[in-house]
Amino acid sequence: MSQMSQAAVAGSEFEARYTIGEVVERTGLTAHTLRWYERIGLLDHPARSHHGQRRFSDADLGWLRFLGNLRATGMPVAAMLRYTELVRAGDDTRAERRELLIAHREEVLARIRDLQTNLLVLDYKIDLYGQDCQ
Amino acid sequence: MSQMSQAAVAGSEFEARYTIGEVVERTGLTAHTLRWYERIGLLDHPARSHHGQRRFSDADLGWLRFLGNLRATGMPVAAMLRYTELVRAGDDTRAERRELLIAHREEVLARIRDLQTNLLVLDYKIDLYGQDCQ
DNA sequence: TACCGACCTTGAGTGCACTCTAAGCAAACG
DNA sequence: CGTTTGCTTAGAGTGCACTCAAGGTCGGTA
Repeated sequence: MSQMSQAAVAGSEFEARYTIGEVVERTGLTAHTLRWYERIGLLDHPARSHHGQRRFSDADLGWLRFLGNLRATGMPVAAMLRYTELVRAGDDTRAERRELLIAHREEVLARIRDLQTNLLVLDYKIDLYGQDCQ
Repeated sequence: MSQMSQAAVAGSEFEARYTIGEVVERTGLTAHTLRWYERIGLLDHPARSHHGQRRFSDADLGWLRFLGNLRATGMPVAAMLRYTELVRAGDDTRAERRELLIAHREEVLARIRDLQTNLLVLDYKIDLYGQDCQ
């Protein structure tokens, strides 16, 4: 993502406005995780205040929310990193990004089917126990 | 489960017949995992050959397959252990077992909904990328 | 002025679920 | 008889995704 090459103009989505504590509140990610995500390259380095404190932008928040979606679908951090690197590399990588997301989408659908299949065994067992309780 | 208190009568489901390698093939679990499951108490100690090698029964296999179902639905090993202890404690715990499985079932359903919700964001992104490719 | 809270960093620690190592035994095989 | 294969154990190691400790700065507050 190229938001950090944009000047942090007041009122724009790139304006540095949020402290790390505020981002914790808005994303549910911990400060530890935010710093870790930055260190490993999942997140561009956010702006800093004059004494070195991070200031995140609306664009950063949006990106973190999207990362949260990916995490919630079980995407490993390594795959999230690959996706991030594609975004960073620019618009030429849209097709590759799409492919990566499609592949992951298939995995999520397979995961859902797997959960549903195994849930049937659970349902059977619950039913078995329920019969004797009646 | 009380299968180990049954005599290993030939032809019964408790007959010790399978080596650990055969169980690996039939369950997909590794020999390491099988020994670990035994050590932590998820699996009763299987019978042993005269030189100390494990011999598993059809009942053991069935139990391991059920554990595999639970794992596949994301049940933590600790919860599997609680369920195992209830089974070991006897028929009086059927209601508790049922409750544990029902609670887990709710978690699995919530997980599926969560995956589906987050998948919508992925779908939206894939669609966005797809529009530009046309 | 002293204290508190929110932040900073690097490197180490944690929880979870396995997974492997090293040294050994026994049966089968050539 | 030597080698190979499948197995044994206790304890350590691994991968993953965080999470924390320790020592620090700075602004706000009493």
